[in-house]
Amino acid sequence: MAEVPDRPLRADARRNREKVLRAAQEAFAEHGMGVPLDEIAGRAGVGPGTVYRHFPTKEALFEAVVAARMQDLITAARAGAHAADPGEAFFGFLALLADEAGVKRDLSDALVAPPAVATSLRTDLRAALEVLLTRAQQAGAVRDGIRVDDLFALLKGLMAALVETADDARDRLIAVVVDGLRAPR
Amino acid sequence: MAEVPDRPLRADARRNREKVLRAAQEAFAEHGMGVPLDEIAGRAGVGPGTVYRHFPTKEALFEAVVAARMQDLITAARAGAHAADPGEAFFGFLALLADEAGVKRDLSDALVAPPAVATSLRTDLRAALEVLLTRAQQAGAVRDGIRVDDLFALLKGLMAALVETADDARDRLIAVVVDGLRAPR
DNA sequence: AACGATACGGAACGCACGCCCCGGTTGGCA
DNA sequence: TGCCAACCGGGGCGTGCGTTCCGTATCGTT
Repeated sequence: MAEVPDRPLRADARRNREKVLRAAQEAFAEHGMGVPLDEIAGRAGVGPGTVYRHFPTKEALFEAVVAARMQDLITAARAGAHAADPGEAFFGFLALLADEAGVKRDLSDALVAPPAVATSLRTDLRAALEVLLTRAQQAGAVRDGIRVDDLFALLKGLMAALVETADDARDRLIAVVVDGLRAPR
Repeated sequence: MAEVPDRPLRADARRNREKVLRAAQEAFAEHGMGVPLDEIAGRAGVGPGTVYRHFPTKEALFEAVVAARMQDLITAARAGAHAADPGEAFFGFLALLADEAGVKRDLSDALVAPPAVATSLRTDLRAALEVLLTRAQQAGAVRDGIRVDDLFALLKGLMAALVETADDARDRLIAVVVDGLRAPR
């Protein structure tokens, strides 16, 4: 996915690319995908033109920033695919996701964004989540009837709820959703 | 809130005002507050200038559209304030809200919008919700520890989750949140 | 040291949108 | 019917933002 250039980048180009990525990471995390690109360029101490030399579009930059974190989530989800306690694995993943989302707006934007953004990443995450969910359901830890798409919608909502919410309230909100997902007694 | 003009409106003005309101209602319900004002004007068969003759700002138009529905919610919430079964009243209100929100984007936008929008309506809704929530908690139908602000955040999230979600999935999502709100055990 | 390729910066463009203005039109009253 | 105020329409302004262009600076090689 990440193309390796035919010839190595010039030293300053490589440096600037890094600066842009770092600045974008901060800016996206704080304000979501809505940040003006000029602000990102400004934080990086670079002109807008330079940003576009490295990333063809704002969306591409966003994906580049989110990709790593998204990949981490996917890895975490896959890691739980064979856990001894499927319920724990499932809810542990939820907690992880919620933790990230509470502070980083970019991640929640990545899930809420139009389907064209980060498509392959979302597909992978979906697949990994499906395993987690199915196993948790078979183990009786999560109620039946819930589908992966339901889960995505739920996560989308949870993200929206967590954005700009006080830390102490976050745990309560997460608890509500988690307990709602548990199999009825 | 809605000023009654010193002198009655001219016939065509009155007619156009109605047309604008109807068009705005449709447009806001479909696409949320993000619709271009020109589109609303277009649907109403009217120029943008005419819209601004009747509503000083786009926000004002939005509030005018949402006010009625919001008022209904507030009324419904207040109606449940003395219900025999506080739990039923609380969850019934939630169902009502979710029903509206699933189809009408405007309502959810009204809750998610910056606090400056529809402030007094939100304050009233908040107050009415507080009664519902507290009584439901005292009756043991809703878990303790949940605050009104938590509820608002939760509703905000639920709205986000319900937007652009298939009808059959909606019930499942609502069920998750509702069961999560129920008192444990 | 010098030259060509590479990359930089920021001014400028196009577009979308909220909002305003003004020449023309229409409704209601005498 | 004729007049005046009220009202309409849409062109236009200002702004913010994504994206592009190009003259200039910098790198890396000979």
